Amino acid sequence: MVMTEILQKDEIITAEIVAGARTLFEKFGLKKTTMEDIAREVGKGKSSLYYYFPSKYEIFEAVVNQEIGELFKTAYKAIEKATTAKDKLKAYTRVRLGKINKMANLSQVIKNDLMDNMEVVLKIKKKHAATQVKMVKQIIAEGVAKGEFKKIGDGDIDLTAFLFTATLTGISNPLCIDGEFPDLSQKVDEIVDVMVEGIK
Amino acid sequence: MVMTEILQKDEIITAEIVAGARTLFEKFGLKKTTMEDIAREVGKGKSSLYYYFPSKYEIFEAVVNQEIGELFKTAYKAIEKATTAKDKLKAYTRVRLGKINKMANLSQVIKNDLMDNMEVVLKIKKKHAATQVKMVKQIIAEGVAKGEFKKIGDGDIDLTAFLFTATLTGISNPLCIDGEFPDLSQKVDEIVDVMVEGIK
DNA sequence: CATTTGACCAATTTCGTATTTCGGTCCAAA
DNA sequence: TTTGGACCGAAATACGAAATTGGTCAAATG
Repeated sequence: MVMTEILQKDEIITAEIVAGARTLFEKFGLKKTTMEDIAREVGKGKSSLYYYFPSKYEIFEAVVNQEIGELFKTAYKAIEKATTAKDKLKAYTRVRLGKINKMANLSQVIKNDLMDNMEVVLKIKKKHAATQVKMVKQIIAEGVAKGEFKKIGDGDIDLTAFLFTATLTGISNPLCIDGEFPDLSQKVDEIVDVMVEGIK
Repeated sequence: MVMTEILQKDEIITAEIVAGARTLFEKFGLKKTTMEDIAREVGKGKSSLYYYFPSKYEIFEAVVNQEIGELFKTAYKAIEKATTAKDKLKAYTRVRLGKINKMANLSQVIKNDLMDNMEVVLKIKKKHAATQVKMVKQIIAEGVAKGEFKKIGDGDIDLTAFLFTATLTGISNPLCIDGEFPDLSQKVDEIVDVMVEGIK
């Protein structure tokens, strides 16, 4: 069975263009990758690209959508395997935290353009994020000490306070804190425990 | 009682400089505000500023720290008034969500420099954030339908799914989703209910 | 008919350079 | 102790010329 029997020829070429563009975007970023670069990568003339895509931005979008599409596909499979809703949430969380790293290459290059300016802002935010976590942590610790809150899991108040703060930061500001929490992907069960209990 | 009996003169002038700088930073941003602008604003020569601050960056830091200091002060007062840990968390959340808007002026100008580039990334992130919320929402809805999860509050699954996603986004990426959730500050009790239950 | 290409265009980017501005220093003056 | 004017080196800016780039189009290819 030949490829062309399953996929249209233009679908194949489209995929080739997206793959080639993806390689170059990861290496050099969106801005520094020219249409001629992409054309050369896939062994065609520049004009040919416009037969398959209306603009450079569309190619970029296709690359990102493919990348995220894979993320969703993986997540969907993992969710299907899980039986309980809690396990489904865990599966989703695990995929998302895991894949994030694999998407880092692409994201990183895009982000690098921003980081130069962002540096200052993030530095300040980071400094005060620690203070916020401490505040929340103390409140929770008091609550636990008074028996007002019951500990779950291994009762990692640090993690709970971090999640609480991260949520607040995440919902209130496009420039959120850095996710430099140790071994985050190792703590999926714990994270989901904390968050899921809110639904019970 | 005169001011100088409580505050040192240089403390007053320092405060004046910070206040003047704050005004200009809010109006024109960090970059476009020159040391001479600040000096003119407080009615002094440029060199005088260096008698109170070692550099422009230190002035900026003082402005931001003062701004955040006020946030913490307000939060602290609110927390003191509350009796239960849950109410303390609610107070903290309320202050934080409320003050964020007041800090918007300063943040906005700083962010504007980034937004030009960020636009593209955020646009894409936003698009897929909706998909993620839907996925999580469905999982939760299933869990609730099966009796696996119990609803709390008015059982707003939308909100719960949003928070879950926001938390994941917040902890895993410095470029998090936009906080365009309606009437967020009106839902403090609900938000804290959802998040606090994770500690019980 | 489906696909490719090279010439071509307008707009943007880059570049080189002259000039200005800005953050920061120093010292005399008050 | 505090201020302001002269001054410095580095960085930002201005700006016109030249090169690039995203995108178009009609002709060519098969």
